[in-house]
Amino acid sequence: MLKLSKKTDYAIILLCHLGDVDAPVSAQEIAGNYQLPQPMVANILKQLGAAGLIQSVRGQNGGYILARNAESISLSDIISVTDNPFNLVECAHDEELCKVHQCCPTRQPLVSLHRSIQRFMEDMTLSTIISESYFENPDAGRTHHETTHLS
Amino acid sequence: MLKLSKKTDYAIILLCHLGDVDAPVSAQEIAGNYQLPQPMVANILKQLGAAGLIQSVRGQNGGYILARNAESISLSDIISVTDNPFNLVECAHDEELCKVHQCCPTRQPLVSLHRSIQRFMEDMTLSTIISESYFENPDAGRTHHETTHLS
DNA sequence: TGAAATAGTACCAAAACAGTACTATATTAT
DNA sequence: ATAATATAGTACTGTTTTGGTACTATTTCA
Repeated sequence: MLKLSKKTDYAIILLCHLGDVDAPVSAQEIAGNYQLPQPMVANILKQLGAAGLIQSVRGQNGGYILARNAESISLSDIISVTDNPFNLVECAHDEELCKVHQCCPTRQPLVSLHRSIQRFMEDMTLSTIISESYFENPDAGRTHHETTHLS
Repeated sequence: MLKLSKKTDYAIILLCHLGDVDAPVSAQEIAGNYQLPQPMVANILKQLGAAGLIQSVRGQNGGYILARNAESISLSDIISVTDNPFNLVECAHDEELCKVHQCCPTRQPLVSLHRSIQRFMEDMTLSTIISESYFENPDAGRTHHETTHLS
């Protein structure tokens, strides 16, 4: 349906939080802070850890910290972990077909779209996300639904 | 999973075909031509017809033709029919949350991505798609998997 | 009047998604 | 030591979406 999964959505939130704190933060802490389901958060953090984006600190007072600095983590990196590597059109659908018939006309233009999205996601780093979110939301207590609404 | 549905993928193929022919083309004809499941194709054409992108000609020798010229049909139009209107992040996920807590940090940057994709899809018209596909594939009989690969 | 086409739905199986649960292990505070 | 609090790893499940089919009705042409 051409939308991000909740997992990815959550992952970005989690990483933004980690990018903002120095000490290790636990799954429980984050889940509580953002009202997200704790087991879900824990699982995503495990995945992000396994993928090397964050580092775990086990034991009491443990938690997670960013494994690299926020500049070097891109949206593309995140999505690769939580949503599989991005593929707008799995050209699988005509790998077979192409051999038999004329190539389907979608390929070239959709590849363009794919690349443009891909580039955007690579350029969009965690630090960018964090700073933009701060810009939009300097006051944590206020709501601002009016400002930005999707289609 | 951030990828186009088969329905959309098919729809683009169908429309490209219609954009290339003047006489009405039947569902069966297209399905046969591209080796796509006939009932699927028929259903998509019905949807595209109901949405006003194509016009139907009933009866024997009937079929479909474009309802508008290919310049005025955008990728965004197509996706709206076959994939619902595009929404990268259904900000539903935090409509509630935002009221209670600090706004989640994902909103602003993801809205940027959303808009950039949206614009791309609006600018990408059917005629562009057709001409680009011709550029890549002047000879219908040849394969060229080597040229463009995703991811 | 029969063949070939669309119109409009309703239906179904398989896959993906969102979320939960459980067992094992590590670390720290007491 | 040991209890408490973490992560590690993985398996499971209910719901939704997707991909695809089927059926009945209607229109048009030969």
